Amino acid sequence: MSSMSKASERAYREIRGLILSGDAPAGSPLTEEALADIVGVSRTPVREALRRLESELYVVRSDSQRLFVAAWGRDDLGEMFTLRAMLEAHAAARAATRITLAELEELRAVNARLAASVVGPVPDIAGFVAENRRFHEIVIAAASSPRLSAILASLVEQPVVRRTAARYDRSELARSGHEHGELIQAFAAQDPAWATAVMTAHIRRAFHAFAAADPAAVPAVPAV
Amino acid sequence: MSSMSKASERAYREIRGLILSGDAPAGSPLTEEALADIVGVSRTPVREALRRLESELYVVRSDSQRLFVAAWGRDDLGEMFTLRAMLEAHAAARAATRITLAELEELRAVNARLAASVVGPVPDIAGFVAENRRFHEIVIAAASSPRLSAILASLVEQPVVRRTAARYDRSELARSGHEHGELIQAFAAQDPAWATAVMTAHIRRAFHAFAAADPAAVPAVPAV
DNA sequence: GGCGTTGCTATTGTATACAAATATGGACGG
DNA sequence: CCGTCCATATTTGTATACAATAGCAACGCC
Repeated sequence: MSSMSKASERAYREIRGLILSGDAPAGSPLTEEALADIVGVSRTPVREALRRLESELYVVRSDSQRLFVAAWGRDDLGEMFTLRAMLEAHAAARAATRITLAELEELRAVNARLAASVVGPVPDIAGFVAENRRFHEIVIAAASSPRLSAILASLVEQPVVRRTAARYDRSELARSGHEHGELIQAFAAQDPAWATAVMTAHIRRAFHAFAAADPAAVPAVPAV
Repeated sequence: MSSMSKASERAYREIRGLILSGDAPAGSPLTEEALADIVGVSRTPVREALRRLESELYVVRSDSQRLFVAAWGRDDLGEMFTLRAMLEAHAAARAATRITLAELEELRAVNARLAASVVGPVPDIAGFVAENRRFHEIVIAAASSPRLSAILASLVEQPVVRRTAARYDRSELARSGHEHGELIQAFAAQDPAWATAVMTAHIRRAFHAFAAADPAAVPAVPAV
């Protein structure tokens, strides 16, 4: 997805990192020059990064043009998962009739590795997250809808996925693998309705696992 | 939505205009400098405009970094309407339980003007389109989901709406008004399921009216 | 003392210069 | 005749300088 060049990409990642790590708390102002100093590039790539972060709602723009770290509340998180469930389910439906044998094989391979990452004495969360991400990427690609891909790219918050996975116990992680397996079956059967249902359940379960483990979520913050 | 400043905004509108009018045909290359000359601003705002147009899929980026006018085919159009139907239906569902009395009143007023614009001897298409746009904007705003708003903003192609409306005969235009009326009833009853169904039908009918009247749509173009 | 006004400062917006990367075209060798 | 490689030109990426605009505080006026 990322088409940005070195400095812009670096600025994007670093600024996003500041926000997600909490170093730049919700509601705090962001100035281009300060960020440029931190990242070590000029304002130009910082501006591009900020526009992207704005379009992904990591930052919001005040009445006139000043940027602040966005405050995501519980509701926002729920809405994000709802949209993801809707759109990824749609992606799964499209994929069901469009996926190639090669992609199907890769899904199986990815899911095998994913399953393997949770059988050891201590689950390999990083491995799980990476394979999980890959799995969903393949499904979205198989849907062959550039528009859908673009929307989902800005919706699938990897950090959220990571936090979610970290809160799964081993049986929940394994269950993700089983759900992926059923999705693969739905694809093999080329059954869009089945794929839709499995994907919807998969994501909504992830949401509730997250919400249950993280009851406080992110509190609201004075409006900007 | 538009937060861009004068020159950037102008560049965005003008370049989009070039694309939608066909002056910049699908597949043709876009260079920043040439566009800067045309618009009469420097490359900097042009770059910002292009990034936005890229995120909205008006332009695509080649293997390395050169931009081309995107080619939307029939499938893309169908997918766009499908996504819109899904997401606006979701917006309607949320709006059903969140809309304020004031917003409801405004919807009624807007829809009254919309209905009025098609009763004369010759339908006022421009007026219809404007009120229709406003109607949908209010619904989306009432949904209170910044994320959904952002996604739909880049999905609701006003030009497509305009072309669609231009192909409606009077009875179809009137029918849009009636569907809006039923949506208002669903809101008044605070019934999300009803609102979902009405909105879905409304948009899918628009799609088929468009597809039926425009059988050729846009042909594919050599991949970039 | 409240409140608008003025001037200063901080921040964003735009233009331009330069650097890096990529395509293009022609000479050369096979 | 075809492909390869190099030189050149075109295009994008980044930095910096400058302009415009918005916030802020001190000051004076009523």
